Amino acid sequence: MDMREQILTIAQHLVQQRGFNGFSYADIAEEVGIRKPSLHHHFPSKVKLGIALIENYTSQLETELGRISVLPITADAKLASYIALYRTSLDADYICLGGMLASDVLTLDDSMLPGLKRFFAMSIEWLSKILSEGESMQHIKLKGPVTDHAHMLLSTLQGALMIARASGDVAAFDRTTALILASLRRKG
Amino acid sequence: MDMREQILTIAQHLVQQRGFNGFSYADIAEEVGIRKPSLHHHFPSKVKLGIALIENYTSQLETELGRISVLPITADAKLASYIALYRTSLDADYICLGGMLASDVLTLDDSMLPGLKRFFAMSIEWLSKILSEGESMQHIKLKGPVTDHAHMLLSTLQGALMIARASGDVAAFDRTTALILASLRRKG
DNA sequence: ATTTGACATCCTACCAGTAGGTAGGTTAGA
DNA sequence: TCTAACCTACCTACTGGTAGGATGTCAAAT
Repeated sequence: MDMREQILTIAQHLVQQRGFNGFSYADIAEEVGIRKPSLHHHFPSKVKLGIALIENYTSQLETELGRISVLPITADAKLASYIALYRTSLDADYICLGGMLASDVLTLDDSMLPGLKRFFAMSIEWLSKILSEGESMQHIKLKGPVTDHAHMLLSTLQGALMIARASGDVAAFDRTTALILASLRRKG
Repeated sequence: MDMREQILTIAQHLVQQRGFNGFSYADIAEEVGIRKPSLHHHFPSKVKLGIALIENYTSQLETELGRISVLPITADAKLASYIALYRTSLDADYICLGGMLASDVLTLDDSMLPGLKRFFAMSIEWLSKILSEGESMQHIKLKGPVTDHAHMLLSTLQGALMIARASGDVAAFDRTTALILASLRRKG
């Protein structure tokens, strides 16, 4: 892993734990083992780093979602796999980078917003695709537009991550996500 | 409104918009019209201000929820009123103070955590009460424990606030909350 | 084969601006 | 005369960022 990737990984974790205003270049430098000004060689400004972070996170997730998409399992099992992705990172107190940046949105530079919107659009799109698939295979039953359900699913997931971490109650995340999956299997 | 209250109001709005690490005493001072060091007369430290903020917000909400509780309307209409509270503040780009602090939780002083947990516990308790009421009056039908549904409702609400603001799409908030209310009225 | 130059990657030293906070004094009202 | 509520002046630590130099690598010119 080259330095640029190392920086991105460390910075991503810092954002996921502390938010975009909750860490500094000094924090990254210490963890990655180079001096603070050297970071500017790889990312000339914190804003540019932020943009790269979103891009990187989005494409990482996109890859994993692609993998899940083609698995020979039912749509609701695919949704469970999607949830499991976030569940794993929750063990290390990481919540979704997109959700974290969404909280900080009013303090972010405008140049970061398009990437952030694309992240959410991508998530909604994937969820909608899986929900449609589940509907046509009769594994999922929904009332109303699929995209509305995708929005609800994403909202619940993001909120559950936040609340579970703040309450120190990861079991609550499991119960909430189990409940929403169960509701999709029946009548939605 | 005395100065202490004014400070609390301004600071609350700053937290709701920008997070606890997204504003400074200087920001408050400018908006409230006194000098920065004078703030320390009212709140000796930012942490103490934070604690007061949570306490204040919790009791404000508690009052409004108490008002809703006694209205002569069905349980699902009470939930709609609860959601409307947050919907109103979303118009000014304010999201829930509890949700905002939950995002920042790993950067907060330990002394702020009990208050934050109490906020969520109070919300869950109220939602559970209303859901039970709706169940016994047959306006709401749930599968599984009421508190699980309360958690899910709160998660969805918090997530929907975040995402709606970040995407600049308040209509999405309306659709998501309408969907969750509709699902409670039928089979949950 | 060797020198040269260009570029990448890192460094030390430094900067202005801002963070939260303190010291100590003034003013006004009970 | 005490106290609440404010002020100016100031402090240290940290913020993101810059300037300019050292080192290494690698390819083209000699």
